[in-house]
Amino acid sequence: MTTHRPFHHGNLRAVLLDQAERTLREGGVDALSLRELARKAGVSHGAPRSHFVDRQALLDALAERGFDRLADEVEAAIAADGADYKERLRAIATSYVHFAVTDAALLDLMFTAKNGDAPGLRAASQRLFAAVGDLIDRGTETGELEHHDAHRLQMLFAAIMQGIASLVSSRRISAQDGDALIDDAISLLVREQEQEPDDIGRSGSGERPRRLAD
Amino acid sequence: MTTHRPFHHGNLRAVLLDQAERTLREGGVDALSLRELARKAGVSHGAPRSHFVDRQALLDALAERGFDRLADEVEAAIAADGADYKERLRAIATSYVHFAVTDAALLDLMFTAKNGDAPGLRAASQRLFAAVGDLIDRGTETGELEHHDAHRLQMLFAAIMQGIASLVSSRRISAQDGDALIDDAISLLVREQEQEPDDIGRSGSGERPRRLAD
DNA sequence: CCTAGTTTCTAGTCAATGTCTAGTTCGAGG
DNA sequence: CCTCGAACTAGACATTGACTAGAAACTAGG
Repeated sequence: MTTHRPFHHGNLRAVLLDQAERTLREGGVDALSLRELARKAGVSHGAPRSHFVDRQALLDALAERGFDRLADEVEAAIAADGADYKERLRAIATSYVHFAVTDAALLDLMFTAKNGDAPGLRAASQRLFAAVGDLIDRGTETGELEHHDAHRLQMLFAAIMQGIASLVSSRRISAQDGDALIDDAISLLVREQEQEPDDIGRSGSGERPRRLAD
Repeated sequence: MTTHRPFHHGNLRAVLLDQAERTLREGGVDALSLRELARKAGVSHGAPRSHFVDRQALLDALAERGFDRLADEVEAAIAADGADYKERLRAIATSYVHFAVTDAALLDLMFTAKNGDAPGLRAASQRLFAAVGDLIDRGTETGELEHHDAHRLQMLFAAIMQGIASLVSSRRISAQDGDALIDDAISLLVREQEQEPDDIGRSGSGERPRRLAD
């Protein structure tokens, strides 16, 4: 067995991040300590510094990872076929809120006021919002969504998800209330399709939305 | 001048909180240190402990204060007369987002995952949501809002505000985008009143909502 | 007025942490 | 083989949160 500690860990950065994610989930941000992580990884207390200049750099990396993971889930939910548009929206929102429940502290980290400086973090978050935005765009193009302004609709949807996630994450409302709110929000946004079949094909041109204010 | 330090500060708790709020606004949560606050207040490093058992207790107190202040603003916006319902909603949402911009770190503190335990904090936050809820209720009663479920509409509105505030606070979207989103959201929620005058009086009974999906 | 009790504050101490520096080990490329 | 840089060790330092014992000041009851 090569159980002897090699000088070079070789995998330290990933190990630290994995452990940090677990600690974050169990004990919150305050439970995160570079030295403690080093101890658990079996390296000296200064070792993490080779991979994270700062404690903040670790937190940024965790947030970036969070965005990546969430973006993955959202993209998967979008790609899932065999589901109608409304179901797909609900799938996104649900995975979003689920993420907020199981990784509340991480979500806090992702949307805390003090970051936004790290370049990688911005990129990762933009990937998430781009994915959401694409689905919204697809909806406006097929006429399933009202569109006064596609970009603003993207932001509105993102804001609603983030809001529900935030309230659930801070335990201001329960998880099932969160689910109910998702349904309400989607019902509010998605044009009801009790219209005649040919009415669907008719949309897509730049007509005036039907039920949204101006 | 009674400039001599009395042994008893007499006002320490309030002074600490004020200074903490300022520090929070300028440097974020990480800049908050009990010892530093004590120094600035001219007391010994152990003095704050008489008023806050914990650093977390200070953060909780700050969050509670934040909820109180925000609730005050919201209640004021509601009480303002001479404004129609839609304007009043917009006033609330705007003060909410404004709060998120000027006190981003404080908002984080208010909606972080790890609190919710402190009793005073819960009470203060419930005061805020009660205020918002009242206005929503008023809207459903006069028929200006669709109402499948008043309580869920309250939560939905709260979630939307919180979501916009969160995105603005984390600088994911700009402040003017936030304003635009407020308008969009309100337009989405408020029933357009291009209906005939007598149509307004007709609402209020338990009729089926018109444009919301069941 | 005086005195006992309680709150507020002081001062000293301790372990833990983030950060810095100098030096060591390892691996890859010339 | 040699050199150079990245990864890691080990020691140090200042700062912080938390705990303790005790002094100072306010409060209330006699």
